[in-house]
Amino acid sequence: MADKAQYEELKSQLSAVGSVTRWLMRGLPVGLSRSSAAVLEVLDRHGDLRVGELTELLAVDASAASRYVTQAVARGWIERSLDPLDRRSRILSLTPAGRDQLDEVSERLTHVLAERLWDWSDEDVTGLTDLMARLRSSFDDQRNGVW
Amino acid sequence: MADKAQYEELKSQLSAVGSVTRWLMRGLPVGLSRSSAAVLEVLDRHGDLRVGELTELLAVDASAASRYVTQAVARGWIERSLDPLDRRSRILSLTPAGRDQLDEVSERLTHVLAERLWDWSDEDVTGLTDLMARLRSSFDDQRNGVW
DNA sequence: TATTGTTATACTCTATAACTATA
DNA sequence: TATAGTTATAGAGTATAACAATA
Repeated sequence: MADKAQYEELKSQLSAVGSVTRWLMRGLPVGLSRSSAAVLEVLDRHGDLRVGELTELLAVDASAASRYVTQAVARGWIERSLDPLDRRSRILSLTPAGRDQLDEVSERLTHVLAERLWDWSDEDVTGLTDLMARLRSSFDDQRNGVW
Repeated sequence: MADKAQYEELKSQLSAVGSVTRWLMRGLPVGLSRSSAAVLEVLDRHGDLRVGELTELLAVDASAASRYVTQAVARGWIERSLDPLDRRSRILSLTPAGRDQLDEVSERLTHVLAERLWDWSDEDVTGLTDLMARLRSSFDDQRNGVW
């Protein structure tokens, strides 16, 4: 287990990553908001989802997730259909238009990442990716309540 | 150099880290906004700064940085004095009250990180921290313009 | 003229609370 | 009663553009 100074440093670098993300998001095509991009990406990654699952995955309030969904539906990027098993629930799925939009953004983002990280080794890219995934999963359980 | 699929995965995990950060920030003490917390942290880390430097470090628009500063000054957490060398410029520095506030938040954040990452090895915590720092620095140069 | 910083404005993001419909 | 989701509202975050002061 690491010591306090290491956690301080980790916390600080989490902010730094936020700066990178913020910068990346500035390049989204006009008309595509950050939230819609996030919804499309999560749906692509996890397949069809209920609103509650999307809420969990985005780690936002349910009301926020609901509004993101409404926006993405209005743009024609996702479809919101009734869940036959539980009529309170909705099933969200990517439309072809949504997939096109996502593909375009992915293409651009991947390109800029490749450009910026040209001097990174394979191992470092993978290492960072894996550790970030593990970080997320360390926060996945019992994430509710005040800390 | 990594291949496209690896960058896609990296991009996806950047979002996941955003979820973690969002969750962490929800625990800030009432009255302390995310932006103020960021300003205090950067000032602590880098020492006295000019507004332009803060803007760079936070990777936000200058107008946003200016407003964050105004808020933190209003709370008594930072001081905004004139730069004797260039009277257009301002020097920002932490006040004792600002340092107290930061210490309290750091304490809490460090604690929750330690709790969540109890099963991480020293090496993994350090590895993630270093790679995130390197990611940030890979975006530091020529960060302007559209990508 | 260019640079540093601020203000005005508009839009997006986020959480809380109140609500509807279904279980 | 509890749960899934939506809507209303208010506050925080962000970018663009116009501006003032200084270099």
